[in-house]
Amino acid sequence: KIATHLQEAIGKSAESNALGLERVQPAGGYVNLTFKNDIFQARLFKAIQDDGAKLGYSSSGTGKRIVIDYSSPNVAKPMHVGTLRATVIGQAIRNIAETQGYEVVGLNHLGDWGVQFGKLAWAYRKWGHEYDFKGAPFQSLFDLYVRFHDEATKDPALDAEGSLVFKQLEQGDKEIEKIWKMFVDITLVEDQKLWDLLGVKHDLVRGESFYNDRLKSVEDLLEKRGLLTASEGAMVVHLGDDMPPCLIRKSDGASLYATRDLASAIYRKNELNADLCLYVVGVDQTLHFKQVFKVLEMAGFDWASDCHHISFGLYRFKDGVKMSTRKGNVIFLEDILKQAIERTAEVIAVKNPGLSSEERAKIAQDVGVGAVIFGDLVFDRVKNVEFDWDRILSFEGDSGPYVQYMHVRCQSLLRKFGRTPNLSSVAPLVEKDERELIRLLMSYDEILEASFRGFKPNILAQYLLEVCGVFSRFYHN
RNA sequence: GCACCGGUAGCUCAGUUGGAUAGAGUACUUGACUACGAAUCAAGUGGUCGGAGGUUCAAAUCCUUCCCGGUGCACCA
Repeated sequence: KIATHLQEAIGKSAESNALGLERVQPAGGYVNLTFKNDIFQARLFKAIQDDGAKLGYSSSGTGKRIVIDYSSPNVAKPMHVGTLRATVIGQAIRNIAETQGYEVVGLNHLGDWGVQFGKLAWAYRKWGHEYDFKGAPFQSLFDLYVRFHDEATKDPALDAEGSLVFKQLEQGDKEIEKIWKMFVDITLVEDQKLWDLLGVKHDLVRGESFYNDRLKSVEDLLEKRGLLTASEGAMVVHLGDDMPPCLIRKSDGASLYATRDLASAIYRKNELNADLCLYVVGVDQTLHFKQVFKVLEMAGFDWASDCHHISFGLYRFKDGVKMSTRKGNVIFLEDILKQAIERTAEVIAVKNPGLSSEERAKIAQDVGVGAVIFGDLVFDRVKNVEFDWDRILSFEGDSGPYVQYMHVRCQSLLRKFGRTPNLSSVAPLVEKDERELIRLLMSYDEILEASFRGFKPNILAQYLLEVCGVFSRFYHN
């Protein structure tokens, strides 16, 4: 029934675009859906489930499956340098895991639920017409977000209005839900631009709202296991002396961050069939994940030990100030990438003035973005990163452009050679540099494995720098 | 206060899970573009691996303790 319905929808191009669907294939008792992109999956899947169908995320792989969570920031908030780390490190671990035979599901645990969306919806209905939501939807959304917070500091009554609208949203008010969905879509379209630029790809968007109707069963389960206790009006799980209790339900009855993450973990295990769950989230969330994993363990899930918090250090300014969207001292990812590309274009204009403007733009993008990504991956992820334009945009020495430069040199050599090298007739290795280079190249598999084992992309990045250095010596001698 | 994470060259950082004389980049000093592309290479200066004990044939790495920095510690996510 669903397949027929979807196939009809796909026939009408307008509707097909809205669904993001490319193909519908009934297969026995199942229906295979192929999507053009991830954006609309979550919503459509939800609709299908409401229709009573069971949903599985499957593929043809035979290896073990890892679900990696590397999320974008909240709806209506622009990506900043901090979110750069989660996505870039997550994508790198994903790529490395795939070399180890794992099948990977990249998950975007989008922050799409909470009182702030009531506030935003309220602001949209009040001031929305003053903004250009058609021409610059995301900018308008963010401006609205900032404006609401400004006005709310002057008039605290607005916060109450926002909370009221959120309550209506929670109760299923269709009109507000429509506005909320629009916010989500606007944000995902905006985020997608930067993911494309960074080469970051998610398989599924599972926002916090996805778990709304699963929270009750989490509570029931904890209740059944006898873990839930009332404390100061709230419901908590006590975890022992070395950790504060984990809050499951607020005294006003609302659920919390941890409740959602519990539901999410169970979903990843049971429905996405994860053998390993990785959460690529900042180090400031360490206690939270320790608590969530502990609750899972106490609830009798032996797979709790397969859940890992892949923490990373935070960006901070030179004076040690932490970045914060609210305080406005934050640097947007878009600006960093833009600056990196611009600076690269300037370097190219000086070093290689003969290039056409298209070639220059292409190379500036590859090199500029590569520099930012490599700069983020080359150091141990647990360390804090001091934000410094000069460091991030430095293209000399141990950097992404250095690795790219050496790659280009190799390609150039092969091109000039003009033939496919005969790998079966290997000349004796006499030079010291030759032997060292070959030895190093032969340790590649070992390095990949070590990099995966510690979930440390920097092991691979450091190795690449070493290979480039040794190759360069060999190449010049 | 308690817990967790960091401290390695002037600066930014590696050090593959205990192994040989602790390594890169950057900065500074010098040299190499008429021969495979100088976003490069070569050479030099620069270290009591935060301090002190301990385990070991062997410690930047493990243990104890102290100092400094960061993060977190119940109804935000």
